[in-house]
Amino acid sequence: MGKAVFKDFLYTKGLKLTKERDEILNEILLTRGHFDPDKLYIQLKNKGSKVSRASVYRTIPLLIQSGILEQVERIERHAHYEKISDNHHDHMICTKCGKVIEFHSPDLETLQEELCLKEKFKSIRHSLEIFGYCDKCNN
Amino acid sequence: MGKAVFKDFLYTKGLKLTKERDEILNEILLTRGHFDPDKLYIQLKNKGSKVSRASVYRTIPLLIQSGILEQVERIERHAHYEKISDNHHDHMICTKCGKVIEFHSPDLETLQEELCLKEKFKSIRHSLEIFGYCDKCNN
DNA sequence: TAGCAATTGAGACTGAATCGCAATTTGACA
DNA sequence: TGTCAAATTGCGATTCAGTCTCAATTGCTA
Repeated sequence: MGKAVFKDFLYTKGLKLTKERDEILNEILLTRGHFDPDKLYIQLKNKGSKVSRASVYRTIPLLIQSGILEQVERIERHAHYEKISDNHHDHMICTKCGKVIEFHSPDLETLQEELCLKEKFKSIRHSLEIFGYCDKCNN
Repeated sequence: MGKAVFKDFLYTKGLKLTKERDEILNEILLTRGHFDPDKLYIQLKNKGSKVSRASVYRTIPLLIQSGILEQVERIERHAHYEKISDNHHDHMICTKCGKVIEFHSPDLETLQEELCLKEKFKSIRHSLEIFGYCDKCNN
């Protein structure tokens, strides 16, 4: 389970397993579903932990690197905008060179609508980003 | 084109078409592709405009409401995390109450893979977020 | 158990975005 | 065309999430 993985990760990177990191991981293992760093910090505080906000923020990237956490939705900060046109599209983003491929698939849109219907969800807009490697970078 | 739409929108809302709003819209109509509010503000400054940053930030929501702009992807500033599990899922996010519905569709995944293949894109992970209203909030 | 690199907490700092408010501008109406 | 309330502006202060600095502390290896 998570703890051994993290310990291994730290070891191979020459990093240390401090009690702060341990507390943070424990708390994360206890929580179910999404969380954000600040809430996590408050939770720890309330339980009497002495870990600092900085440590929480510093530990999260390590947990991601070690494969225990993943990043989910992003908060709407530092927004980008675009003029509305009739060509909605989604994005494939190369994590190596940053290339952005715009694509559009009516089938995909239809399928999404069906899924929303099933969940009784009234969809307004969506954002699909596929991360990976573009043709050039994938070799 | 955009200007008339915006004027109409302002009129029906009892809002005023100020020269600042006009300048901002003009600049947006000139720019191609994505932009962010701060860059837009700098652009205007450089052209000798006197509009304030606040006005730029205040005008953008109006342009969105009037259907001229849309918000596109957000830059990597993550606020939410999740433990990695073997059940990948996507999200429907209610923009009213914040509820998050997790869902998974193998068809969707397959379709995405096909699209990537077509673009010669090696997909690693993806993030699909559908924004709208949940059952409760949609009435 | 000594030594030193890694880590910590506190608080200053950052950058995007928002807010409060006095001064200014708009536009409907006379 | 002038008046005037309501809307809007710019400024600077503020918020908010997240990052950084640095002296003090701690984990780990020998």
